Amino acid sequence: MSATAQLLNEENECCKPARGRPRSDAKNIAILEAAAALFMENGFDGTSMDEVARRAGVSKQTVYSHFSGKEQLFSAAVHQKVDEHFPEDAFASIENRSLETNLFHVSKMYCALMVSDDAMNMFRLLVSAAPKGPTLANIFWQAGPEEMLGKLKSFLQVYVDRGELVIEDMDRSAKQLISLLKGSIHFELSIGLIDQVDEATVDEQVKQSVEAFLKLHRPA
Amino acid sequence: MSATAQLLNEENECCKPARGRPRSDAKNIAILEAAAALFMENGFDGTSMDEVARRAGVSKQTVYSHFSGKEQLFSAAVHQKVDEHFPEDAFASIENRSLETNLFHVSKMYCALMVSDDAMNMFRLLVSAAPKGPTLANIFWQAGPEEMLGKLKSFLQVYVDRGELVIEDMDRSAKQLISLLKGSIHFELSIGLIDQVDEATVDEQVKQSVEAFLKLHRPA
DNA sequence: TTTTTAATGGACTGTCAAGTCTAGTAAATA
DNA sequence: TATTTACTAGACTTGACAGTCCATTAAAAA
Repeated sequence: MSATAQLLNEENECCKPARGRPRSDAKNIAILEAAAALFMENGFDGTSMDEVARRAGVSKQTVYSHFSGKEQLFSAAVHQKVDEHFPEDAFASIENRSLETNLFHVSKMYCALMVSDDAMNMFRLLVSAAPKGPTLANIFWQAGPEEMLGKLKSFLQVYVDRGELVIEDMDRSAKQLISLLKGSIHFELSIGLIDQVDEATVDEQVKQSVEAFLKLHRPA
Repeated sequence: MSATAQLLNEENECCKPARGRPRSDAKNIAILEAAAALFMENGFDGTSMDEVARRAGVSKQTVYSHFSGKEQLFSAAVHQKVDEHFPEDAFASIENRSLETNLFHVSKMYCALMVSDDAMNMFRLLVSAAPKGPTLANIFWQAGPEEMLGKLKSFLQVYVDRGELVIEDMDRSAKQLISLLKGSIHFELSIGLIDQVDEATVDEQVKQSVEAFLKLHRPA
């Protein structure tokens, strides 16, 4: 279920003819997209409701008619971004190649996603929203990292079943792989020590991580 | 050289009798400490100059007399915190025990430092300051993580020299160990998914990381 | 057509905070 | 003592922004 639709009409039980003019879905979406973009770019405090209204091409009052306040709008915008980025089943198109090749491929996708502009902006956004409570973090965690972790585990399990990998504690090992993939790149991007990362660096990081992971889990 | 002293008197060449009443060092320090505490707790936007003045027990004008504005105060406060936290030579008191024991010990200190309240607050602070440019990140990086990385490398080198560890690329391996130690804990703390972590969890994380590291680098 | 609700746009309130100004007081040097 | 600078207390200016109000217009249902 789309988080957007969920927030739009809270008492949407079944039948809803309503009396007057209905709320415009297009405007709702426009507001949400404007808000998401601005929040991602400027953070919570750095984004004003007037700005959101202007960018959405909508009056301020309409924003407040669709969303009860800045915090709810923020929450809906995070939903929006998460929904937008994690439906893609990244593990679908695995070719029938060797363990090494596929693991590298999957790891690289993983790493590229983690250090992408969108993911980093989302991360910074969540960090700045952390004082407001764990709700948003939970939404994000479940729709993002946890989902991806599950897929990664399934992927690895295939090779365990084939006897090509030995993994005692799947959860631990999958998390370790992710930690290795993040390396110092994610940290450096987070604090703005570097503001982008070239593909060669990512490739090197991925290669070293996969190398280590295989050394840890290849059957003797 | 203390970063505080460095910022205090910019044209401090040699002789400086000065004419009237000298600026109070005590007040300077009080302002800096108040600012550091408030910034760490509430972030840049969440901290007002009036609040800093009140907490420092000083008038607002005095704050502006010691520091030219909010941003410079912020910068000085980060210096202050970094100086405060990283002079301790954490590797000094290594007893003459086994590799496993010492590695666990050092790793645990490392991990505990990284997930400490102060470090997490500093990290969040730097993330929120990232849009203001890489200057602060650089200051922090050099005084913090890079310093610690160097010490960790020296520690590991001892065991390489003894033949108890095999490490081809010291930089890579040290960074990998740190990544493993961070695990998912640091990430979860960052976004406020969890707001504290008990020692047992840290211990488990450290144990697993050390285990993996040793498996990767023990001589065959 | 009448009713009802959505939407506009702009004015408005209240709040908060950065930074300045001023008049007076305290502490140092000459 | 006279001068110079630090410091205080608080008023003040300026600007930004969340949220509200209102008169008017648009679009849908009855």
